[in-house]
Amino acid sequence: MQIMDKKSPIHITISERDDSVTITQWVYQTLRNAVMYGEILPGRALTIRELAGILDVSPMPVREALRQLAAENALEIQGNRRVMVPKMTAMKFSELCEARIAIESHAAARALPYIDRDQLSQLRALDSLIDEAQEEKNLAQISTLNQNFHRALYTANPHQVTLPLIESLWLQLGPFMRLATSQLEEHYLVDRHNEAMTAIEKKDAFALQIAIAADIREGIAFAGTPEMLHAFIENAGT
Amino acid sequence: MQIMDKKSPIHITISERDDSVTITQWVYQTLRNAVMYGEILPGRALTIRELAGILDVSPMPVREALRQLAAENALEIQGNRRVMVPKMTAMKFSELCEARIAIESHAAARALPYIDRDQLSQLRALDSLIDEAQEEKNLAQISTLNQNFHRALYTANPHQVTLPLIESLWLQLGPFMRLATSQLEEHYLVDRHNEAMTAIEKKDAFALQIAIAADIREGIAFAGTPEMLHAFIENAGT
DNA sequence: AATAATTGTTTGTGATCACAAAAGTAAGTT
DNA sequence: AACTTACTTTTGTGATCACAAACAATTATT
Repeated sequence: MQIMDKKSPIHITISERDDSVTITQWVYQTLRNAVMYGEILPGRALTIRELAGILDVSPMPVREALRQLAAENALEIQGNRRVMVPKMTAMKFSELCEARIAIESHAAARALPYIDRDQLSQLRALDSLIDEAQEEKNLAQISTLNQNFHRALYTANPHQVTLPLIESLWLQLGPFMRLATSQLEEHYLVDRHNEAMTAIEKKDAFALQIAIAADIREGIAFAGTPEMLHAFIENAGT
Repeated sequence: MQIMDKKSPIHITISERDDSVTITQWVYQTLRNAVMYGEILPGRALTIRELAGILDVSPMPVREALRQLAAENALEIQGNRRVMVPKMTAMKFSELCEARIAIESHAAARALPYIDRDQLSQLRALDSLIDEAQEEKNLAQISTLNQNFHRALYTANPHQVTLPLIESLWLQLGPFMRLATSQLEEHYLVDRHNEAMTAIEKKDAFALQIAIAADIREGIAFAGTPEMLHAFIENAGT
């Protein structure tokens, strides 16, 4: 079997496969990361057999992973049964950001009563890690740690129901955030986590919501000016 | 092959299969409805082969449908790889309701600017249908129409991103709403849709959010007093 | 009789095959 | 040259099989 490259070649970062997880799970994580990091261009048709060839697995696990990612809105199944990373528009991007703000500020407020000393120190640790990464201007690291910070905050609520929804939004925004930030040379990022931390310590739900909303908004702004984002998003994947 | 009934027997309402949809899609819809209408008890282990036998299809489409439903949080895959309808707790139920209010009121406000004359009349039609169903005390009909009303409202926004998340929440609450309402004999339901309609006509986003939030809250209250819900939810599936 | 070891069964996972629909390609027509 | 038509290839879907892990039941052991 020869290498197929019907359209643009796909490069997917492949990590070590752990025998403790099923092949389907590994494929799922691999493809999820590929989507999240913008390694797959929006609109590029993904076929089961091609991915199976790239990942060196049988078509079956790929099939299952694709269906799962589609159910999480990370991929889109068209009427023709073609699977692809959904194309983005400026309006949709905006809606995703607003949805993030609405849901995450709600999740933060709902988690607040459950934050005890241990979780507070865990958040503090993540906060200082972010500060370090910021000095080193390590973009990928900042993004990852930022996500971890948010996740840690929301999961303090033991009766968690919003995190899967939030992760779905991250997954949909991910590729375009990464693509956009990779185009920039200078990054301005005000650290709103400190504000969030003090709000948490004071158990001030409203202040926490403000801080989270600001953090998300500036995380977007961090990806560029609205004009840049607009121009970039609409042209992604062409 | 004999009838299996390892535990409690499962009765799933089976609809006609349309040849224009794939078997997987049909199985997905059938199982989704079964979950939504509380036909599958929480905690009951679902096996691929058993469902395949019940639905008279091969295991493959069931496999895919189960994975998709699990990705939508309608089903839960345990560590043991066992699949089941997630068990509910009063706290989780409460979190789901609060999440509904937060997200749906946001979705409503975001949809408001896009509602034109056609959509308004469509909403009005649904509203009067609900009024009719309410006089006939047709519970199932009311629930379905109520969902259609909310869906119609949110989908007015052409850059829709929240509906899949909202549907996921409906799916998680569905079984317990149905189970709870089926226990009641008397139902009190104030129609908040009229309030929503006037808010829409006035393009008053804040009033609309209030109306939607109230509608959701009373839809829950409609399912019984908090004590009843609590007692019922915790015992469901035993 | 209670617990541990063993055997038999069921189950999810993954691989492979068959097939119809879709997409791509080449030849033929206007 | 633009479009249609016929043919070839590719692709998703679904069925079936093999296998190891999980589960259930039975037997053996203390």
